[in-house]
Amino acid sequence: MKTFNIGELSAQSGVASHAIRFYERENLMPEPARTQSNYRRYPEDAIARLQFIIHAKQWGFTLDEIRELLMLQDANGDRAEAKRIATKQLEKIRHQIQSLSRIEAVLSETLEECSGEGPMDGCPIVEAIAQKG
Amino acid sequence: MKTFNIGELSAQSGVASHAIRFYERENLMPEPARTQSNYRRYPEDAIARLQFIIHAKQWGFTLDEIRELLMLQDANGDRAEAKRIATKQLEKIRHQIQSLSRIEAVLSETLEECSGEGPMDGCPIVEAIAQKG
DNA sequence: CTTGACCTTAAAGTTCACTTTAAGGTTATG
DNA sequence: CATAACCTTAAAGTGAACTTTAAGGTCAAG
Repeated sequence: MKTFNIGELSAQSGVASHAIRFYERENLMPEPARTQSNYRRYPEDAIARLQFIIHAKQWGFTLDEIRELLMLQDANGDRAEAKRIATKQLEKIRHQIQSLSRIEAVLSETLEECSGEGPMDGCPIVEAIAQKG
Repeated sequence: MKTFNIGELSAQSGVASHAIRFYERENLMPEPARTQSNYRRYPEDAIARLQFIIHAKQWGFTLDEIRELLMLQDANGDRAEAKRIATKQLEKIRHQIQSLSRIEAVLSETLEECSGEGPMDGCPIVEAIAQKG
């Protein structure tokens, strides 16, 4: 089985060494074995774990939520709990989409109204922010 | 003409006194007149200015961008500049909507696949994060 | 004339997710 | 055996947008 120094793990996973140590402090990564000179030595599946963290972050999960998911996995816990966390996340994302869509509609309409010429006085963009915010 | 203490302005605008002083330091609000006892005294239009800030924040503008817009207004500057700022913001919002929509699609699909019963081992949610991130 | 609710400043704390710095010890290469 | 490229720790810094704290001064009511 291959093992890695933190720098090699960093290269393999795309996560900076410092960030890996940070995840360890934050209990997202387990404390790895050490060499006799106290270097961290990681097994191959550390790469997958870091990639799980990266992906979950891309999905908008916070580190707290990711820690929960990882702990559930580690303990082979209850799937219901994972579903609860993910459902909450889906609702959060849907809310964000809705509120961004409303903003997108008003903002794009406003931009069409604004010629982009002349002085600020009476600019539709500014008036829209002042009134429709 | 009515004038306000910072607390009254806070009540009228819904922005905390401390935040108003913070906006002053950050050059979003102009330095107001002072009473002989050094209290800030605000004219009525300070309310509108704070509401402009609140609304612009809701639209996702950063304080830096809001400062730019306010300075343009104050200087009665060029409308083209305001349009540039708002156009950039619209693009940012559209990007956010797109990336959130992609996440929403995969996440809701994944949640349908997960019964929410049984142990974590093999949980479709965790597998989706690990693979499709 | 005291109590409490206001106001003042500067500076430090908050949250999130790291990054940077300081001050070293270790290992691989020529 | 020197030098560069690794590794170690703890602590402080980053940025955004405030909030909180400390240590007061002022004003209106009773």
